[in-house]
Amino acid sequence: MPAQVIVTVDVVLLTLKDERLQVALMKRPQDPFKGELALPGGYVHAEDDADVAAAAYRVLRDKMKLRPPYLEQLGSFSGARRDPRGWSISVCHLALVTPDVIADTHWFPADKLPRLAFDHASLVAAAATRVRNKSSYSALPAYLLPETFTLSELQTIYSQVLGEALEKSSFRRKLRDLDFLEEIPGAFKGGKQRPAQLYRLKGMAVFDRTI
Amino acid sequence: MPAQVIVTVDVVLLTLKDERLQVALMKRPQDPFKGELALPGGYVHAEDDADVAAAAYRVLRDKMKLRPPYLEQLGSFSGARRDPRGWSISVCHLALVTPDVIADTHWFPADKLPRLAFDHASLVAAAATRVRNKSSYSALPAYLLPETFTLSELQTIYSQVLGEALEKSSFRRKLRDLDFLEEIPGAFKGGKQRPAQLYRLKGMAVFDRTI
DNA sequence: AAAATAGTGTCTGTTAGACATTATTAG
DNA sequence: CTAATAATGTCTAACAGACACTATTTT
Repeated sequence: MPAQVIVTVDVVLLTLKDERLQVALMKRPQDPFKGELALPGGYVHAEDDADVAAAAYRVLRDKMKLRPPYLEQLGSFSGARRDPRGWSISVCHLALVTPDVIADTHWFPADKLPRLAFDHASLVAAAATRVRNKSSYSALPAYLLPETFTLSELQTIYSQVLGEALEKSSFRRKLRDLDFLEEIPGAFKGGKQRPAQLYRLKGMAVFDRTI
Repeated sequence: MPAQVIVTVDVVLLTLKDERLQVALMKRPQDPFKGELALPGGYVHAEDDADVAAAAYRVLRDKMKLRPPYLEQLGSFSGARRDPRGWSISVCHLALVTPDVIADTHWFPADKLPRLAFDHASLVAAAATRVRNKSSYSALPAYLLPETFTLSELQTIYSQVLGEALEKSSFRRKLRDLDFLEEIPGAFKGGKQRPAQLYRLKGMAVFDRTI
């Protein structure tokens, strides 16, 4: 039998707030790193969790009181030195939510992090990179919006995630080609001017190029 | 303290043989699944392994007597039912080698697998998908060739991995744009006709779109 | 009508694929 | 010379970015 390994999950919960990607961080209530900022995470519970994704959902439910519309596995971070308690492996997950989910969540800009516990700064960096890459060929950013949205809102989100201006015409052409949106018949969002058609995501809108 | 979790690594070791992706499989010498075919893998050794990638390299060294020129983490597969010994997590890795590494390795077509132990069929499928996706925008297939190769050889490998014919002119244009090859001055591979310039991979030739 | 935003159309420079041509070796 | 493969050049159809234009609402 091999020596004991600590098995945890961590979640990089991201949203778009003030035009930038922001990550949910919590003050650790106990050692190690008591009082420091860290990702929501915890031990895998072999008795309760069907798999590591289920453990990630449980952590978010217990610690953040939410169930994100999008969650995927990012990868595993492991080694002897990342946790003072011993050799550990953290299966890191990436989750996306709208910024209004719970008012009392503490959000921090993913690109200007404070000092974090463990190797959590690396996990956030990896997650932000993944979101940006995947956004260029998928519907991922739509999960940063409510279930229904206008094309203009979606374009704003995309350009904020990608950090570049997008051309309206070619953006819409691309959306039409990729074909992961469906029009909601008769539903419009009336601004102060001409109301805009509302859309929602079709069934499987995020293909995985990785697994 | 949480209940015990079994922590292992598995490696999907792939090569290109007979014009198709093939995976290295071994007969399991002991229970569970004694005698059945499985991926090379094993427990993580907290005492020896710096991280899970190191564990994967160790497994390949011990069980296959090789060190692959390419290895990356694919993802973690977990749950209560995938291993009869209990709740387990396997951090799956993907490795590429030339087909001639060791003669006594048993290769099986990745798309026409025999019955495999555990959930290893899923891991092989995930790895094959990843290789094919990543090949469309990276130098990955070059690791299926020796260190030096001609552009024609590389094109053959790419078209076999991607499963489609490739146009010579645009293939070479793409290689020039992506800029991950370097010409080896004065080195040629003389076929029966005009000899071809030899190339090798530049420094970092595989960018990761995922992590 | 003016203002503002939604949505569509058109033009053009770039590029990927198809194909042709030239280059260099062996026999 | 011919055969065979390497390497480069050219032509064209498709596409993405830039921009203009039309459409629909509020005031």
